[in-house]
Amino acid sequence: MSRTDEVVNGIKRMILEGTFKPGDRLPIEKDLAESLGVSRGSLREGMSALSILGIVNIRQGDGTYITNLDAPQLLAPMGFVVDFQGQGDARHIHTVRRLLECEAARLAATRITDEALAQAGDLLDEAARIAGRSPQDHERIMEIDIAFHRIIAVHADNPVLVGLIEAFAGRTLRGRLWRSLHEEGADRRTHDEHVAILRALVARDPERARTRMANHLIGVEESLQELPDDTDTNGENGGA
Amino acid sequence: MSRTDEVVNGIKRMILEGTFKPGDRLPIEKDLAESLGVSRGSLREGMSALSILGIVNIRQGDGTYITNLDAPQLLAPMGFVVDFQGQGDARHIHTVRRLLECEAARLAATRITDEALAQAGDLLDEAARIAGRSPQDHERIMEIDIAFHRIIAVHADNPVLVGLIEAFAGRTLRGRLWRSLHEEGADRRTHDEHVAILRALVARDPERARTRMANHLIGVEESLQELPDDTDTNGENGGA
DNA sequence: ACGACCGGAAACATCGGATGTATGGGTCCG
DNA sequence: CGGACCCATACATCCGATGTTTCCGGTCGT
Repeated sequence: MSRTDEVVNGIKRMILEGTFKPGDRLPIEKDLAESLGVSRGSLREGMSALSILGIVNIRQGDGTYITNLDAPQLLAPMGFVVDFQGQGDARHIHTVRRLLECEAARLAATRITDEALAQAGDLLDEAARIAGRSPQDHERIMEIDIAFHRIIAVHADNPVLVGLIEAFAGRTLRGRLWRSLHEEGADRRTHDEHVAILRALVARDPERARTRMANHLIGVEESLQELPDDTDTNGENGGA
Repeated sequence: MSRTDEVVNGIKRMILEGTFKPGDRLPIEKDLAESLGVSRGSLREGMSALSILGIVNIRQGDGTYITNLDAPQLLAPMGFVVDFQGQGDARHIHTVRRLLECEAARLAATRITDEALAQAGDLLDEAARIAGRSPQDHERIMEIDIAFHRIIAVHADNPVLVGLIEAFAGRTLRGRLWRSLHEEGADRRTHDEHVAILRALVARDPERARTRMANHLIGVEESLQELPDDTDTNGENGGA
């Protein structure tokens, strides 16, 4: 194991053991390197990796701090997986995304607050207004879409789920999806599906919310590629 | 943006743009540093991070290579999230794990090969044999458990799903779970649940497999909740 | 001709130091 | 009392030197 790995694992272990807690300031590079038995260069290589992983926050002129270590931040680096894997074949990525967001919608139905429902409604209203104007602000439409899905994810009350959804519904993938969707002029259908999801949430009906979300994302997947695939709707159809 | 971030993003971009492909050997540190306009030290900090992220593979005396960039490898660094988040409250983690593994079981039911079913059967047979002996090899039992779940995950034929499951069913979380389960003597119930899952897979019945897996993991979660967490009283003396 | 052994080149690993730069806090002055 | 300034601190970056590992090709013996 290289010195760099020793640094990374050493800091990780110290965090897990409680030596360092979120928000703590780490010893200065010189001391930390000495206590780990490595040179400053090797220490910096390790700390750099920890910084990229979202575990520590390095501030020049100040010091190095442990982040809050919440799931969304730690899962953010995973975005590259989506960026790369999604290049040739977004099917697998989107299958997972659908799974995650359907569950989020189901959970959110019974947990979402009235304020959040109002916010989501406002977002959809704004989207409807933009859709009516002539020079449609696609950028803003995309932001609204992301915000709408985010509200649902957050109110599933599971930070891990939120982190995964954020990573898997990142701007890159969204951008690709929206490009193809807009060319088909499918904005209207997408908006109607969002409204349907919101109605299910307002009704506090988990299975309905889940089904609406599944329907929405399957629609997106079909627009993305005409491959029939094996997307059989998770078997969530409430009836048969 | 720091030089290190420039290196990380630069390499990522070059990969996404096709400048470097999986398996490619990168230029030597000196040249790469020069082309990116940074010193060797800064370059190494960035490459170290990329190595931790599983994007490149650095081999001393040889060179630096782009990894195959498959999802399981890129998702592996996420294991720390599980290790840390699961410390105080494994509920959120396990909710996601259950979601992922249920879907994997459902998908695997229609895709798993006869060979894989035979392997899974052999694993469960071995577990049954170990359970019958007096000095139960808990370590091996745990390995079998992981292998069993892995076979199912792999045959869901979705590398992204596999990567997530591998990360979320890591050894650390498993270890905690198994410690509590063994103390309850719940091995038998766990084994029976595994057998039930396997039967559903043999029957190629997706919903049955999904339900069996859900039942299995819910049982595990309930066992977990009953424990007051880390007040383990260190009672691992052989006498119990 | 074939294979084992050996040596050197290549490339990463690690170290130590020197210098630049941003931050935060204490201090001094108005 | 408040704002501007100064400086110690800590990270950022670079450089050069040396160690270690791997690969490859040449050489020698059979």
